[in-house]
Amino acid sequence: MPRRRGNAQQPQHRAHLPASICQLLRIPLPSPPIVDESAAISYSPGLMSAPAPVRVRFAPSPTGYLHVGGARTALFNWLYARRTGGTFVLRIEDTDNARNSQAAVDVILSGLRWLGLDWDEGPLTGDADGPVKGAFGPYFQSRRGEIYRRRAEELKAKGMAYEKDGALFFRMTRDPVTIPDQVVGDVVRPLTDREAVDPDWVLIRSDGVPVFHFVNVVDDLEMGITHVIRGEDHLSNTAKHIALFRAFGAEPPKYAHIPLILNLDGSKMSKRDQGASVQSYVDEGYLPEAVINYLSLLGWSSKAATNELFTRDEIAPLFELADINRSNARFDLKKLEHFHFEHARRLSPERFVSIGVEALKKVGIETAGFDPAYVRAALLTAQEKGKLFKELPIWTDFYFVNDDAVVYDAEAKTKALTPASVSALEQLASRFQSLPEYTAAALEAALKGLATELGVKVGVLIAPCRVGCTGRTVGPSLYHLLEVLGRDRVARRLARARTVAAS
RNA sequence: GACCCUAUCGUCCAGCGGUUAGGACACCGCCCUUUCACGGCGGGGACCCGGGUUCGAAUCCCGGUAGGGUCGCCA
Repeated sequence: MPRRRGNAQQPQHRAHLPASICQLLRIPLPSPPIVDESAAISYSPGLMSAPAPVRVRFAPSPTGYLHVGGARTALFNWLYARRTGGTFVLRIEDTDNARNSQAAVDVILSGLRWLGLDWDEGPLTGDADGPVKGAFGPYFQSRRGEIYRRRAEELKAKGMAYEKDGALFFRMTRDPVTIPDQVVGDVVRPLTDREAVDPDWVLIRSDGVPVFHFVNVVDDLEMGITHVIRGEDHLSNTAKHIALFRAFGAEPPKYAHIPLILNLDGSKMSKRDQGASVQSYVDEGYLPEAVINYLSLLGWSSKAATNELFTRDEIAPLFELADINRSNARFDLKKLEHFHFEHARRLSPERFVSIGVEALKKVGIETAGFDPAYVRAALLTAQEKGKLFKELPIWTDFYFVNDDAVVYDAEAKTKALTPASVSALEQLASRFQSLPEYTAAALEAALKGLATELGVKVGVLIAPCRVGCTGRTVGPSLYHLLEVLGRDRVARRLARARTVAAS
């Protein structure tokens, strides 16, 4: 008997309302005092046989940073929406007013934008009262108070909620709740011993602020969310959510709880941990496509694909909830770096150069004063060298300094720029100077020819030449970098190197 | 403490009753290149433990152990 992969069976619990009604309405029938507001809710019997269009959401709380786990949750939701032609909603869970700020929301929006995870509905800016797209707003929970109050009244009217100590309590079911999960299958969640003492829980605090479980369910309900794809840390709580949906007479959405992302040592990843914040990838010079690629493979793998290198648009059509893993994954920076390298080498020259120029600018290397063709050629000699854009300067900085300002690495200098190399430097300079064509091939032939004539190993010539022109013992292919540097620059650098070597 | 989820190389995944247990990253060696890389070839490295079921278990069941999660007038 194969293991259950969840979606094989239907939820067992469509209680309270005849299935046909639930099916037909999709969204629960508003009970008495309920408003209409359903700009986008359509009761179209003619469409009832068609599967409901998928509506998923990412609902982050503005904590000041975008966690990789959150980013992956957003990614999975995005992928599922794209794969099904559904709608990806962004909703800001800022109920806890005290610690929310527009800046904290901006961090989330810019992080998602950097990753390329565009949302179909939601805020356009971090301003809770700012512009939005979509007909199910407001998309900031802090602006949905009226809706929560109305839903609270509904529950009270139904006898499902009662006031005590100034707070509003929900009459939680005492029975075990079955959570049909698309990833782990049916999960039966009985009350824990502590819950059994008093199963009811708070919907609205005595200060009037509604709690997470309540607003989360109300919003999913009001926004017509069909699939809830979220972290496994919410699995147990889903019993509360399902109970609430039922109290509203509504069919809960389908659930898919995805495993968590842990540190390499298996501990929980928190704000300070390496790689926890999406912003750190921006700062380190990672390509967003690399981060997307890596994250997509953490907890998911395609049965259809034969390789691991994808762009998000390539993943989307392959993305099935049934292919999501059940066990937590550990975050391995090394593998992310590998994906970055693979994506970086596939970058178009134009894009590689423009990102490279920015990376250099970040550390104070200005390329604007150089011929664009030179800048381009220079950077492209390093496209398959370093792993991160952060490292680009150590491969290419020498291209952008004056010929008399090349900085010689101390060790390289004592090794390669010695009196013994003076003659080599002079003869090389002379050979290069007389070359009719200043190309990598010609330069290589000239250098190797000279080595043969002199009866020395090419390394004897290469080392002083490289150090003289770049200041380092490692770098891009020597002949190519010489070609890019060009006749004049090389001549000046070799001359200076000769002088330095002689002293 | 109670409840829930999970368990294959160091890491991420494949495997869904019969495989020499496969791939990727990382690691080691060799080749290429007299730079560093890339690339090529090769290597070491895993089914958490114990019981069942079965002719046969990494795969199914039970128990244990371990890791993670939840049990808030946090989200």
